[in-house]
Amino acid sequence: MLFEALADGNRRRILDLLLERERPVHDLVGVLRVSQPAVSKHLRVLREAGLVTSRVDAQRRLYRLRAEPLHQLDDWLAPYRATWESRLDALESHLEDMT
Amino acid sequence: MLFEALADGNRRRILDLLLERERPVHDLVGVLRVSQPAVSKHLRVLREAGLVTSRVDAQRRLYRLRAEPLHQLDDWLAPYRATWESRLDALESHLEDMT
DNA sequence: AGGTTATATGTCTTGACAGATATATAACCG
DNA sequence: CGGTTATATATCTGTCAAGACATATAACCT
Repeated sequence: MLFEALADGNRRRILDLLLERERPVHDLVGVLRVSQPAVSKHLRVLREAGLVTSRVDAQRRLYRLRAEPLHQLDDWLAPYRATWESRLDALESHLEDMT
Repeated sequence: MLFEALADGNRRRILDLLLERERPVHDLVGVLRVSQPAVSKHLRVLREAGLVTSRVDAQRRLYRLRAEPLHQLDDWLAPYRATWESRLDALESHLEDMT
């Protein structure tokens, strides 16, 4: 479920926003160009993937990043990282990919 | 396109297989439980994401991993990694996530 | 209580995607 | 050349996901 959760750009955007600080849903709606229900739906996916938690603050729900599941991603990536770290032209390829 | 390419389990499986060594399509078809056209389609997605390259060997096409685009993933992950590395309970959470 | 704000859920539509089958392309072998 | 093998592409189908709109829930405020 992790990779699917990260496949959507709006969801990655949400995570990036939560990286900075905890935020209420309304905040995210303001930034993303989609409806409030759409944001709630994305948050549900992220919650089910364990990537966010929420706490109640009066009428609001404050969402907070939970980065732990990303360990899996890091673990999956590890053997690939090993391949590029072993190559002499790694930096060159990296720069090339960033263009 | 990178995250979308990685969203599918069969495609990640292909990458894992190519991590070991270069392989012809027929090989991948044997391992994955899907039809040859399905594998070709996945390879196309991976190729368009820059994650594989192919070379011709007689009638066969040998596919090889190209890990460079995964740098982007690594870059995206970096700030999140920073958050868990800054936490005392990082190892504990990591182990918990692996269960 | 009634109105407003904040968020979640239900329903529907649309579009994308994964898979299958059928077909096309191309290189090998006899 | 004709047949076989290897791979790609085309077409169709079913499923799923993302979005919108409407509605439900719940806490606040007066």
